[in-house]
Amino acid sequence: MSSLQPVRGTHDLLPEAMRRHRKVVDSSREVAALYGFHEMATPIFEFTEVFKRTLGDTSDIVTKEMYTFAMGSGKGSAKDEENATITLRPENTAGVARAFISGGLAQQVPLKVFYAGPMFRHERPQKGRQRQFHQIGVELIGVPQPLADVEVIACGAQILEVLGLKDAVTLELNTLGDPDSRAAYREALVAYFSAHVDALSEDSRERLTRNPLRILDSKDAGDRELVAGAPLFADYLNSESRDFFAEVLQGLDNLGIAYTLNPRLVRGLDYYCHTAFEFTTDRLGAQSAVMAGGRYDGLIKTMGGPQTPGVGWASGVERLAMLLEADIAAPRPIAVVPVGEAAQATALKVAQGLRHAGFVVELGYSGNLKKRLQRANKMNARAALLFGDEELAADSTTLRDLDSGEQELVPLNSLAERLSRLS
RNA sequence: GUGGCUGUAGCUCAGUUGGUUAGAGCGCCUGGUUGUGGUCCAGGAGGUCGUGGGUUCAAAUCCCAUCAGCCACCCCA
Repeated sequence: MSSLQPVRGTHDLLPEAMRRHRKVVDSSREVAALYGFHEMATPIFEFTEVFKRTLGDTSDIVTKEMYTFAMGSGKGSAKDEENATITLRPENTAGVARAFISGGLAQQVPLKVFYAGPMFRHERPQKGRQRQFHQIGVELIGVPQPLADVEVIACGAQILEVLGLKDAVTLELNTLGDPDSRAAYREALVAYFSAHVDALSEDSRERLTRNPLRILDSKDAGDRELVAGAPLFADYLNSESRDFFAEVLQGLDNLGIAYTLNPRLVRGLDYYCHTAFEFTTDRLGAQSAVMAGGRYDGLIKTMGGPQTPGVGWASGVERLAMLLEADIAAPRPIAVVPVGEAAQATALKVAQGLRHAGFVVELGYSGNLKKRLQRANKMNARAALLFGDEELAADSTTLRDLDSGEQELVPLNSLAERLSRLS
């Protein structure tokens, strides 16, 4: 291994990739703001307990994907804190919930937040799956009504639409019911699959004890045959759960948001209930989910806070960025080009003045006129401003339109106005 | 974590049954213009053949290990 390679599963965001990344994040932030979500940030690491308690001890994330470190300085401090372990956040809902409790935000419900930032999971990398990746997400905390689910989903749908991905994704929906319904269904499933345990795949036998709902989502052919005859969740939903889901669907219908019901859509994380949804795509191989979330009414109480309902989603920035059609163009600068020593000072001052006027200006650092124009061309400059003896004497600059090749002498006092007329 | 495929120049890739100084296109640099970019022409630089071992007179080529990427599973954004 070369120490000059990035750590496995991490990657640099070079300027071109960063522009795509920024487009995803900036567009999402703007749309989320339209729905009244306020951006906040939590630390990228938390006490390990924060994730263990909320994600469930049996989830894959907790059992094998967390980056956990000893927090102590190694100097044998006796303080409890020094003996604790900390974990790089594998997702951000737990962090927001923790902040909600420790920051006394319970006074401010409904709380609507947007976040964006890096997450860390120790998984085997693939395309669209890194060990450090980035998520955007929203959380709407404190609203028990299904209207909250509708707005959260609508916000996500609008973000995807703004990014031009409406046709690339499908909204899949399911309900996990309230805790009573879920428990009853789980019991029925375990009973059913236990009776057919010999026919189950090895993975699914494991799921039977850890997370039986997951069997419904199995890709194993034999499992699928069994699943076809398995009890249906719909038969175990109590009326409250059924009504709740119906209202969510009604809200989406009302907004004209298309969805597909997927009774096999389940959640890996324990804290979800009622609405579960995923925006999926068929363009990213096995990494089909680009935005996923649901309702988590039990999460905050589980963490030790007051009973507070919540609903939200998270979305993978790299996955969305990969789906963007075209490259994002960098802004086209104006190139300021001094010809000869005498023009240096003037060129620098004009460049600075234009920047204060809001123009993107590049000042070549060295080279003759030809060299500098070559560089201006390479950076896709819209125009070049030439400063030589003639121009200095006339208190003007030669404006060269680099698209048309046409030149004109422009007095400095009307330069900004002239440049603003360039297309 | 499991199984499979791949790794040659900055990028995309050739490289014959193991056989001299490992090639192409694009990109990069210089010149064709001491105040004019792109196109064109001429020339040039750039490679520990992922890394480390092994087999052989000889390894980019065969073998082993390792690292990384990709694909599928697991799981997930």
